[in-house]
Amino acid sequence: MKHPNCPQCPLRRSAVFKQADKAALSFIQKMKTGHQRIPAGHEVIREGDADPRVYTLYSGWAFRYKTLSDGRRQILNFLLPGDLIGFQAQMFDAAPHAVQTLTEAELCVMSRRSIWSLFEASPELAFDATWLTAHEEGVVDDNLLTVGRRNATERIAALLMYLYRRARAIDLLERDALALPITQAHIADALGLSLVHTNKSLRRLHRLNICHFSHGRLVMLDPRAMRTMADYFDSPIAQRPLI
Amino acid sequence: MKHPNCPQCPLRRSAVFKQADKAALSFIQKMKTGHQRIPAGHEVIREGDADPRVYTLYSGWAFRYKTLSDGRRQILNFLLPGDLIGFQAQMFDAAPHAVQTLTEAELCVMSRRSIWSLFEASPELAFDATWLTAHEEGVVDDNLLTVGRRNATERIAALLMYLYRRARAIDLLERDALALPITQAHIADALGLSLVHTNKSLRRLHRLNICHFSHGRLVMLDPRAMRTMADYFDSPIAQRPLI
DNA sequence: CGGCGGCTTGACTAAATTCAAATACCGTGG
DNA sequence: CCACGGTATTTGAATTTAGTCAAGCCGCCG
Repeated sequence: MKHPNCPQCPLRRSAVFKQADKAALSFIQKMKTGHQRIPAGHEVIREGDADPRVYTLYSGWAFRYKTLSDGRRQILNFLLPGDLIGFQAQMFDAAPHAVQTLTEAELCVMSRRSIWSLFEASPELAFDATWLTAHEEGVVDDNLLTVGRRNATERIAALLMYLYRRARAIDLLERDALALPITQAHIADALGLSLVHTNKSLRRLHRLNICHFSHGRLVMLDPRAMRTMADYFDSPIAQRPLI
Repeated sequence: MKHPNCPQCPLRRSAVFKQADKAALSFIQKMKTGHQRIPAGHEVIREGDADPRVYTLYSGWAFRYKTLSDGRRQILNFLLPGDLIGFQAQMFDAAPHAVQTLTEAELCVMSRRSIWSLFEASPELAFDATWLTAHEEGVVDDNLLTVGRRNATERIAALLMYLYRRARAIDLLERDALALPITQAHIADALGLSLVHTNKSLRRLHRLNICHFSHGRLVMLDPRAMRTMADYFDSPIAQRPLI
């Protein structure tokens, strides 16, 4: 597939992404070796993969997850356009988690050695990559707080709030609704809940006119109640680097 | 307090830590601006602290945590000698989590701008710092899997197994026992359980002759059963950088 | 000795899971 | 257009797990 033109990348038009200077852009361009289209529901990285590639999600949704040997699955985080995929994995012997697409997705593929060259050639970009790693860690910290200390309804409110804000930041809203390409099973697996209980809690949020999610559409009916319910702190979404 | 001598640091004698070359060592030495001793049970970093410092834990135990506004606390991870403290926080506006000591602890204090200088001056050390960040993220991923998808006994087994292995890696065992400076309340807060239920599960593990933890002493009675119970994967502990 | 923090236990309650079954939605092929 | 099959959602009931409340105990320190 044709190489994308990084300096012209439409993602960069979004205000969430930090401006990159000429040098950085040309370096990023050099790191990219291809562009890949993956259908919905496919694995981008398998748990345990040796030497997996590094990608940037260009379009579509995906998620990171881990499984226990008896099949129980825990979703660690959801991935949206602009997210780096497989960067942590590249630093170790094998991928510590799997990544699967939720929708058809386009990926920018990085050359295998680009990680190291990043550190050698560009302190700024190395810093950016580290920033993204630290940021991802922060998100998982938040999720751990959610799963460990919030009850079912609070968990759902916190997760939906988070996804809503992330999607809004990259202009993925249509009016007041959001097309969330996930099922209730994904919500359950992200929050450490059973599918049935997830459904019941979701219905409760709907009954209370707080939010409505079904068939992949999320509508925030009462954002304020949502925030209260989730004990959600509005850390202003920082500008993030795009590599 | 007297500056420590990094090249002679006794921590570096442990086989878990990667060899650092002369240049790296001297740079690390330059970054260190002091050495600090903190009593047990004190906060090193408070949630929300603006511009917190970066430290390396030199001796003692600590833990990272977050709280909800009504006081519910979630421990994110435990910190042992060699761990970086506050590195992620330094990259953002404010510390996203707090850090508290479990024992008296000694900290190597880094100069405030050292993070950035690291990236500028030494690709190797920058890579190491990123590696540590990515590694920490991996641990939180594991914890999220534990809290989200394991039941109470499995959670406890997984946590104790993890702490045991970490402590062993830096030669903190005394015979087959480990001095774990935590209370059952810490275990509960790390695993998203109530104190009472934690106690009951711990007693069950003891009754089954799998492990025994009380008064800060952990004895592994049946490591194999422990592993099975926790569905624990023995990823060989990699050599890690020490900054 | 008294007090305090941490551990232990039992009884009760609440939350979440499991099981089971019905219903709605969506794309395919007749 | 409708029937069909598969996936996703919804609901109720029974069960299990974990949380809450309350009290007693243990060990240590002043």
